[in-house]
Amino acid sequence: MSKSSPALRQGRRPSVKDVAERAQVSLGTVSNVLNRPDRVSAGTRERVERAMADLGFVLNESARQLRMGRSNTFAYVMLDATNPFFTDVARGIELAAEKADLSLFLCNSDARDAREGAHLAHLQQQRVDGILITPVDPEAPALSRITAQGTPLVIVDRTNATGAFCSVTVDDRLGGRVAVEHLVDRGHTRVAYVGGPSSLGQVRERYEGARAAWDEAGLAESDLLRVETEALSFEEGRLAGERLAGLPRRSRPSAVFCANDLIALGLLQQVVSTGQRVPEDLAIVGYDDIAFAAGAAVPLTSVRQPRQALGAAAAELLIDEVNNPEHQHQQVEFTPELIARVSTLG
Amino acid sequence: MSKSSPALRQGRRPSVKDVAERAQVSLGTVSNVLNRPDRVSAGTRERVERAMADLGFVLNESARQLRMGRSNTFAYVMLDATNPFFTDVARGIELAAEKADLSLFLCNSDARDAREGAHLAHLQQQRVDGILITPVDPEAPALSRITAQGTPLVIVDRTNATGAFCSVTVDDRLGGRVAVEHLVDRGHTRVAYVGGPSSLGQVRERYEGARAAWDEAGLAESDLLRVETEALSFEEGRLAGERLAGLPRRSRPSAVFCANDLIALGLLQQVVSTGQRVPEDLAIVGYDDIAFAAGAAVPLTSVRQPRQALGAAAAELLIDEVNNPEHQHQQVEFTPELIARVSTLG
DNA sequence: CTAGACTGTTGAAAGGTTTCAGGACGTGGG
DNA sequence: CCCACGTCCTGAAACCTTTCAACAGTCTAG
Repeated sequence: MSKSSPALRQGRRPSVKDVAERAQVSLGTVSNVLNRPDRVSAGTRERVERAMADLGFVLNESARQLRMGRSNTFAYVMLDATNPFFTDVARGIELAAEKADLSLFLCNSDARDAREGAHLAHLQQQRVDGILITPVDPEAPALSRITAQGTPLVIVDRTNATGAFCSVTVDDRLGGRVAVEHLVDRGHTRVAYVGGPSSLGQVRERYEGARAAWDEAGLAESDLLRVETEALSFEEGRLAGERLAGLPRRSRPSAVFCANDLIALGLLQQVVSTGQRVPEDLAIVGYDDIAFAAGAAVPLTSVRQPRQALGAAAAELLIDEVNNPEHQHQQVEFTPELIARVSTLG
Repeated sequence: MSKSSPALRQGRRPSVKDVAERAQVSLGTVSNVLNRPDRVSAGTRERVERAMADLGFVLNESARQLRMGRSNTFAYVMLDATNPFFTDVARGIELAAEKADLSLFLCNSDARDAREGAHLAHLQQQRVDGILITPVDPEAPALSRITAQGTPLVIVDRTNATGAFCSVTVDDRLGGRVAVEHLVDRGHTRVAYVGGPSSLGQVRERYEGARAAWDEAGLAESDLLRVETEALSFEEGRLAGERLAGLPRRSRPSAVFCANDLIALGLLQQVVSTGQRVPEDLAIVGYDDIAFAAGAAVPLTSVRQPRQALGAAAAELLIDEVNNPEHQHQQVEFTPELIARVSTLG
């Protein structure tokens, strides 16, 4: 400690320079210890490492990024962090990112355009290497602007008609189809589709699949009702339940197919709490098969989506896009699967 | 376009320098447009803004941070992103951060030490202004190392005995107490506490509260059972249900108090699926009052924690710690509230 | 008409890292 | 004994932004 280090002012955090000074080596050597330790002799390396420890040195990632031009970080902008579907997708992304030694930041757009935009701008400024996003609107020009400015972006659980991005989806039309085929098989001839807003592609496509199956079964067009909700939430499901209960008895459906599990669970709760029996009075099919579906008031029949696989596949597409100069955009589509439980089987 | 800009090499992203060149002003002026637009004349400002738009300029946050020494970013390291309790807390943090014009990054430690450590190291290197964390172990020396190296840190939903950090918690002892008082009021004289691992402070404290209420009610010590689980998960709840079912009939409790809702829901499902009635055969109290508690097989009595308020309070403590030089560490404690539903009322 | 104030702009320095051309030194072969 | 080579290490340049002292020009008051 006889050699004082005047450069080490009070408030500042130690930098490589301070480490170099203390270890009596040059800046470059410290950097080598950090990045190519094999090129440094054992003794020197040890001295430098001790200096780092003594000083409590923490590498400044901003400076590194500035110099390197890349951050080894991905980000996933979730549509709704409180929806288990998306947290499972995030988990799949996270595991894939971890395997590739990438950090992952999670952001939540809360289904708000403004919030999504703010996150995207910030991530771009942070120079993340790539962005995964479940966008509020997959056709929004803001997305192509991101890639145009050099940040690769893959769309998760949605797709963009232009094919300008990689995307991973689950075949929603097929999901709607299997749900309704199941209900038709069980003998239902009057069914409601509950979901919204129909500005969401999935809400529309699940309906289209449902409609196709319905028509193919030769059932009356008007016997497949449509109940529009304002969001895909538990609360909206409850409200939808009340609306169904308000229908004249004979026009009431014997089964509902919900655009997601949250709606189904909300509706289920409303239905059960008013003393109706599921599935005797009303059969219910959900969508997503979140963990709570199996544990619900009545275990819920649901269309399962491979959530983690979806996330992992998205991450891998992004990794390819970042690293492989010959990358071609791909639209990967997974297949959903009906999990039949008590809510339709009785 | 007659004036070509040779500095604008192909692969590079435009920098302020390129913008300056194109707008025929100096670097400093571009920066002023960005940060103090009022000091720039309207004409110049417009020219610069047009140049930015033309070039697709995106500010390099790394460089800014390097220069400024701060990032205007907080991060929340969640213990388990798939647990709705934490996503609600995150939401509270997020709203508070948004109000203070701070960005928020979410990380998920997945209750793994190694993952938590990796996230913390990375965040420190990113020079986030502050970290919120629900740690795997609130006494881990890694946490004090973070603050020692200059990044303020507040502990969420846990507390550290040394008082070296700000923390926000909910009074778990009280929560355990009200849960058991409720069961005692309903006439139960043999109750099981289900939760674990007891290395978790909350699992212990909820038990202590339960125990205190039990003893004060003058009930036999041995009639408050303890069923230890390996985690606070749905699956563990189901397993606990099987263990209870395996007990000889007369030593079986008439009610259980679960350390969280996931356990309670898992247990509930197991119980219901084996044909027992809730609450007639077994009453159940959960903890957290997550959204699904109300919608469960039998609407679940649960101890509600003010989740968003918890997050918001944590964020505010951190904001104070970052901005206020006279900041004093505080341990804020919220009060839980029993929400009685069918699972105990019948 | 001038001193002073104000407005708008400039240019260089600083911030912490990585990279890279090259320097110092030691070793082995001719 | 010299050259070539290998091993370690050095020092400066570059990455992009913000800040700030200084400057030029314009306006105002005396």
